[in-house]
Amino acid sequence: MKQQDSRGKGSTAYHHGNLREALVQAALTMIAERGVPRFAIAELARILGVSAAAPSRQFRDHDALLAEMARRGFEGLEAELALAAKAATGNPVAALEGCAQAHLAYAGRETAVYAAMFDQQLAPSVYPELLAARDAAFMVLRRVAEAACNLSQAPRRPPPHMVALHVWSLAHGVATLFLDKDGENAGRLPMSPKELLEAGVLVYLQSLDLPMSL
Amino acid sequence: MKQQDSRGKGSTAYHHGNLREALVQAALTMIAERGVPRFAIAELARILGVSAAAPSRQFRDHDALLAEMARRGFEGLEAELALAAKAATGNPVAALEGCAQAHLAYAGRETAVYAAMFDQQLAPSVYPELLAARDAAFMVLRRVAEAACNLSQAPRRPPPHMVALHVWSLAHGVATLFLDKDGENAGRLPMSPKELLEAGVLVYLQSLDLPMSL
DNA sequence: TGTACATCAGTGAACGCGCGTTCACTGATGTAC
DNA sequence: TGTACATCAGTGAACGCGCGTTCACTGATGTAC
Repeated sequence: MKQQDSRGKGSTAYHHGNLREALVQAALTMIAERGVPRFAIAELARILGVSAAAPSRQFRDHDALLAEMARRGFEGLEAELALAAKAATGNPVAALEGCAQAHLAYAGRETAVYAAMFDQQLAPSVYPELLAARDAAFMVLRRVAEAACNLSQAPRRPPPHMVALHVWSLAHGVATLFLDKDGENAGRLPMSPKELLEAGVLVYLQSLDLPMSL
Repeated sequence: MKQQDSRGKGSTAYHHGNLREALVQAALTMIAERGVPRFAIAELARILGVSAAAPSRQFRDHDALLAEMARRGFEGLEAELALAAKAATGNPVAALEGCAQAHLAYAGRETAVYAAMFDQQLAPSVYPELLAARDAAFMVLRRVAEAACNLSQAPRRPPPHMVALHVWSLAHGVATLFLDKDGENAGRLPMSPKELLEAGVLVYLQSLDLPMSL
């Protein structure tokens, strides 16, 4: 089933080689140019100089390829979040801020992948690996929230899962609303999306009454 | 140009009548069923028992129809927000909470329209009426935020525009992440999307140090 | 009130296009003995 | 080490389909006089 994955990770040839990898890359390029996670498998095949029937050996259909891209996207996001969390160990406010910023930065940098990750068309339950990758990325944020909540001096400590969901939602909301391709929406803001998110998380966290607030 | 709009609002006949209205309705039905704001104009024409060439007299292309749906969607959202704001006049916290909940409820009820409203494919600048409708809806929230900020007893008063953007972003984030068609994502939450958003706004507003906090 | 005319929403047949899918095939790679 | 065979990624030609677009047309509605 997954023999390709473990085989030639470094190889770049695809004519007789890792077509699977080439398909993912070509699809990413295509949706990066279009700004919409739509692509035709036949067009990818044409670009790669491969017959139209070839891709079906690698991916069952369009959605399967999209899911694979999304899965990798969540792995990438997880890595970024982990990095941000590590950089601010011991300072929960800074760590949550860092995660939120990492999320936004990732969405801005990897526009194509990010669009695939949160594409509404894709039913997550059909692709368990996708679901698992998403959960893994979220869990990084959740652990950071847990550390923060443990230090909270607020009268009633908020549940960490909820805090993580709020940060996740806010970051995603800002990203989808204001990180459009041409910056049209961002241009109409009184501040950058980055600053907007930073301020939002900061205001939110004030209520948690955490020590060392930056 | 827009004579149809002002003419037979109540009429339902379309064979010789308001095809424009029928197209919008049929498209809404279609994307409601599919959960994705994609539709083929040819298919709409077939459903309506009209020739494939007919729709082009009403809408230049697919995107123009999508934009019209989105525009109406923002008008609908504006109305809901205004209603929620009015219901809680004098109590800024309740008003902001009400707006956030109205936003979420609208997204949940009008799934198809909501998807059209925030479709990434649509360049807002190409459709000024769409942009205007969106701004009008946001302005309702902004005015509520303004009233709230005026009452804030926090050491440094937050800018109302920013507060409105935060609430807007959080509501949109929760809506897009957890209001998927089959409730798959919502089912994995420790609380309902409604409660999640309510708590999020509440925590956020605590920092603003407003009177009458529910 | 009636006639002549302009407008314009919708017709229906035709077109080229790109898509996904099929199917018997080929030929390189890997394995059994 | 060498031979025979199985596997399977990719071929290439063919297919049916639905899409968007065109174009001369028709016929109902509205308006000028």
